[in-house]
Amino acid sequence: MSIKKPRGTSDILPAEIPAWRFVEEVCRRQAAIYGFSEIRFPTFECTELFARGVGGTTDIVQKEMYTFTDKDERSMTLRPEGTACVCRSVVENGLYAGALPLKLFYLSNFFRYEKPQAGRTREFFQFGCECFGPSTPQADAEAILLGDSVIRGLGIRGCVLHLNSIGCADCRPAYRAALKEYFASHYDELCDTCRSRLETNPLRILDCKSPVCSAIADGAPRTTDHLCENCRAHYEELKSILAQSGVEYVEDPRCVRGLDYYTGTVFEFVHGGIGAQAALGGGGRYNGLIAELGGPELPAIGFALGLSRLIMAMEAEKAPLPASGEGSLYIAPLGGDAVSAATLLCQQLRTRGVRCETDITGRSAKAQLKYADKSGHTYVAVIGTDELAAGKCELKNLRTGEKTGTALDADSLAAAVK
RNA sequence: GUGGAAGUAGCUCAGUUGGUUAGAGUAUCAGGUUGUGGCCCUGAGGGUCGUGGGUUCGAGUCCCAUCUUCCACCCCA
Repeated sequence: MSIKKPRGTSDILPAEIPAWRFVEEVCRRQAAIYGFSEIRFPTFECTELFARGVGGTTDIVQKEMYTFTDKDERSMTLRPEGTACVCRSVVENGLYAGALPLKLFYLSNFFRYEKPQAGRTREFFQFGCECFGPSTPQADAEAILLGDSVIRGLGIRGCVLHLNSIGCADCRPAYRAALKEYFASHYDELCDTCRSRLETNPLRILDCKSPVCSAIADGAPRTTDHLCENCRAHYEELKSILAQSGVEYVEDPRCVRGLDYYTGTVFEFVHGGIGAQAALGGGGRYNGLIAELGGPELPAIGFALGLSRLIMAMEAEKAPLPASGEGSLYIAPLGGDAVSAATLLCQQLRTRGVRCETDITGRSAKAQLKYADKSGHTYVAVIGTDELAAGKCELKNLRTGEKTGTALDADSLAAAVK
């Protein structure tokens, strides 16, 4: 019986690598352009980091974490998301004492024990950005613009930015109370999960997908009507910066977010062509998290994009990948002396930086030509006793079929292939 | 965690009310052409029919369980 990969994981095969490389390159390039530096953190952390950072009422902490006990009886957890990890590192390494704003990004894999579905796996990859220091709407706008530039840089057009503000520590309690009162008056109609949310996290009832709860939520008090003066002004300013920057958005009072650490601005990049898991990414402000993890009061905003969802959106829109453009050569020797000559020539071309292969199987010319074509080479040179004697060969372009004569030495071939 | 659909060759799939040695296309390899890929022709290799039970004289086919995949709920990137 063969061994299979764990449920909800995926192999990224050679044919898919160009798309992944392209997405990663665009993420890194845009992050650099916006002044973000890369950070890397452990694959597993102390379980308490997520229990405190992500929040005990979230589904992530309650039922989706890969938690295990190590040999010292300490509880460890495979990272289910990045923001808590980055914050821990910022606090532990005192990065907040350096220049502010502190702008960090990561490209990492994360783990959640969920039921696999289109756009959702148990191991997944995110590009995340976090900006620490400023609490200004300009910082929010910068984060959103960075996310938007990555999505657009990939050629994805059909993505809509959903925007909302869920209020700060000052105004959220009052809003929470208003929501609780409203939903309590509809208690008998709510679904079971929403009844329990009423106590734990009434905000989450707002994006319940059940038709009944959804209809009730339509009449619920809106976050944006209950914002304090600071939050309201902040939200208005953010909207005006986005409008000025040419970023289209829709205000979505139902956009709340499932992680406990969010305060104020929240947003999501939603795409219609990738199935039910429609968010390419999302994020928001989390001004209390650094302090919660033992650091100073340090405002922050961040977001993350799902890499496989970005690729799915590109595929749905048939967004093209950039062409490589580098020429390459396959040398097909025909037995005897030609094999050792081809091996030497191949090595000389490789030291000149040319992608080059020759036969290592001993098979026929026909089979070699077939391989050269299928493995993506642009040129092929067949070398037998005639070519060796003459010191010349024909270079065949596998795309066009045209042949050109070339001297049989590494410099000439390298020049011709480039 | 809940629900729906599906698992037969590397891939895409046929397979009759349950009946001999499970097929096709495609891909791979070889030959037709000791020296020029894509088209054509011929041949070869490749299967515990997801797994385990059950019913039966007999199971790819029917029943149960289980695993996996896909889709949705939930949740999130």
